[in-house]
Amino acid sequence: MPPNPQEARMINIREHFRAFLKDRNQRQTPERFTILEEIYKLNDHFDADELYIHLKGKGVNISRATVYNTLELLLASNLVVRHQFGQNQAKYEGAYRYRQHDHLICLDCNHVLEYCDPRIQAIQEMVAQILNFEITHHALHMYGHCKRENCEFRARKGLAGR
Amino acid sequence: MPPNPQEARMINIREHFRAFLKDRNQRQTPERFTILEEIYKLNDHFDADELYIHLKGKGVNISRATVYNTLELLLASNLVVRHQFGQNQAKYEGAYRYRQHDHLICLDCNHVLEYCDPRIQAIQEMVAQILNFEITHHALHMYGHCKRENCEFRARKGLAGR
DNA sequence: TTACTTGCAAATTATTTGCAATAAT
DNA sequence: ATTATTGCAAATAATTTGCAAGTAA
Repeated sequence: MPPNPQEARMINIREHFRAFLKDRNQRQTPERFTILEEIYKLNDHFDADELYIHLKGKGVNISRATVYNTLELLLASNLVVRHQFGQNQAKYEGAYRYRQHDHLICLDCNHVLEYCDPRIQAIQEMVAQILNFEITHHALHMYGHCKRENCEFRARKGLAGR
Repeated sequence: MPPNPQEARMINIREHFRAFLKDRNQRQTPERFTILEEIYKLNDHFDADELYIHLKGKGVNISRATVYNTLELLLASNLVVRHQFGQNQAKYEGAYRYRQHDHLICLDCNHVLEYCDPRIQAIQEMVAQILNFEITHHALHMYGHCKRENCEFRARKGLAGR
C-alpha cells in the first residue's frame, strides 16, 4: 500500500535534513532525527524546554544541550524557524515549505494564532525603498486577549466564556 | 528669560513621573530622576546595561538593580516603552507623547530606524475581527542591512559604502 | 580509527531578589 | 520615626560551553 501524504511529507523532510547534514559533513545521529521527528509531530509552536520535557515524557533520553544544538542545525537548514514573542524564551515551529505568516499572541494563555496579509509585503517593500534599507525578513506580532473558552485569562477572571 | 522648548518638555516629563510616583506612594528619589533625565537626553534606543554603563561613564553611581527597578516604574508610567528586537536584551526608548511607530533593525550594526504606515492599523483591526481576538498592541520589526557608511557590515566586508 | 557528538556539569548572559544600610516622607 | 529604596552580592532563567566518554563514518 502507498504511504499516506503525512508520511510521504515526513520522508521528504528527513531527506532534506539528511542532505543538509551530509553537505556540511555533520553526522546523522539518531538524536538529531528523533528531534526532527518530534517537532513535526508536535505541529505547533514550542520552546526549547517544552521540547526537552516532551521528549523526556516519551522516555527519550536526550540532553538539553543536544536539543539546543539540534535546533541550531534545524534553523540553519530552514526546517525550523525561531520567533521571539515575549522577553523570555524563543519559540520555534517546523517550517518545511514555510509560507510567510505572522502571529497573534494571547497575553493570558500564550496561545499563538497565525494569519497572513499581503499588504505587509507591500509595506515592507515601500519602507525598504524610502529608508534605503535591504530588508531580509520581518516579524509582525499582535498581542492581546484571545476568546478561547479555556483561556487562562477567563479562568483567572472568572469570566464565563465572555 | 523663558525656558527653551526642550527644557519645557523635560519639565512636563519630570512632572508626569512625579505625579505617577506620588499617586502610587512611591518615593521621589534622586536616582529615579537622574535615570529619567538621562534616558531623555540619550534620545535613542538603548538597553538596560548600556544605560548603566552610560551613567557610570558620567560618574553617576547607580546600581544595575536600581536601573532595572526604575525602568519598570518608567514602563508603568508610560514614560518608556520596551522592545524585544533580538533574542537577547530588551531595548527601551523614551515615550513621552509616544506615537505608534515600528522599527527597522540592522542585523550588522544594530542600528534602529523608525517608520510608520497607517495600513498596519487597518490590518490589525481586520485581523482582530476575523480571528475574534482583542488586540492591545502590535510590534512590526523589519530586519536587514542598513546602508550607513559606518555600518559594521560594510566595515567587515570591506564594501566601501556600497 | 578518527574526530564529530553526546551528556553532564559548570559557565555565561540578562535580569531579579534578599538583606542590611540609607534616606525620603 | 517609619518604611520604601538603595547597593551589593547571591539567585534565577535561558542558553551555551568544556570535556571525557561514546559513536558515526
